[in-house]
Amino acid sequence: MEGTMPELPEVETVRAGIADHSLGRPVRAVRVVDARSLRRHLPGPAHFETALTGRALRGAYRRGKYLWLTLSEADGTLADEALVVHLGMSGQLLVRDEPGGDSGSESGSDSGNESEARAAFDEQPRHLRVALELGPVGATSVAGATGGAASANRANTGQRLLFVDQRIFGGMFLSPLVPDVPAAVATNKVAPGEVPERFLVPEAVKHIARDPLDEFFDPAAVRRKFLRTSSGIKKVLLDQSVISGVGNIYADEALWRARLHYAKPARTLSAAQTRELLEAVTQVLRESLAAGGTSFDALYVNVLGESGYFERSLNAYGRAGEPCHRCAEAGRTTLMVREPFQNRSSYRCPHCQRAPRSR
DNA sequence: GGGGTCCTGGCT
DNA sequence: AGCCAGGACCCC
Repeated sequence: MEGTMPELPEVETVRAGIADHSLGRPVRAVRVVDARSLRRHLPGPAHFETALTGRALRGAYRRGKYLWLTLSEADGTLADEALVVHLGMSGQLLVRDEPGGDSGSESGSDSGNESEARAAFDEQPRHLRVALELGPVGATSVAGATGGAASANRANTGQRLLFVDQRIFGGMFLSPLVPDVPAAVATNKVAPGEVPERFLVPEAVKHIARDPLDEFFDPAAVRRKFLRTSSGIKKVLLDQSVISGVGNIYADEALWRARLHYAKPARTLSAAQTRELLEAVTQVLRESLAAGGTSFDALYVNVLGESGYFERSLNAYGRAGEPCHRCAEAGRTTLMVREPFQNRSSYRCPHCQRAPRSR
């Protein structure tokens, strides 16, 4: 099975990897291989190229499954727009270092290895859609670079940041940064003109709620939204403006853990049920981030965003016809069922997750 | 609450 | 040859 879906944990791994390896690097050139991946960049691919070229990667941020890179102008100031990346369901970001620099302790300048490294660097992966040619760290003045620069030993050579996407549900685009100061700190009066970079968000991402791993995640706000809707709980869990970072797989896992049926109206969840559900979501995401935690370092020359999927121990998703783990624990055999839901699949235990009483 | 659209390739 | 998955966003 090729191409696992990038979920929040994969996107976070990619974010951290770029933060470690690519910040501070100027964009020397942009190669648009397939303009469909820039569908959401309304000014068009040519504008995307020229707008990005000459700016440097500055900071790497994430909200839910959206990733964005802030940019430095040539004079080191923060650019007023950021590069937004969404991996969709088959996207990857691959980072490749240009060979030739002082590669750390490597002494033998074996020309065979050198040309192999060059070939690997030049190889064009299948489904490559956009390539960013990055220069060495600090090749132009990027005095304002924040958030950790690229690892020192590789920082002297160029690098390629490749956007690969088989199904083109993902994409890249530029979006203006707007302030989004969490309510919890808003009272500490952030000066209007001087909003810290971490409280800026691309306009296109502003409607996305903070995810459960975000330090400013607001469970009370989620609860309020639950109470205001008539939708079933799974639909609400998948609504990125209510709570972000939860896809079809983790929704089923969290609902299984919280013993809730996907069609139970969100507003009928008790406060305790809501708390348990949000705890389940948080746990699922956190465990997956830890388990899928193949480090960016191990992967970044090859494949990113493909970590750990098979390792994940799933209790619900994809387990139709298999015994419910919790029922088995209780000495009971209940077979998990698959049901169509919003043109896709829902998996649940018919015993633990009973249908809500119809009204 | 429902449905459609984007897209590819693996499956029947 | 046709179906279908999936995230985000669109419309009614």
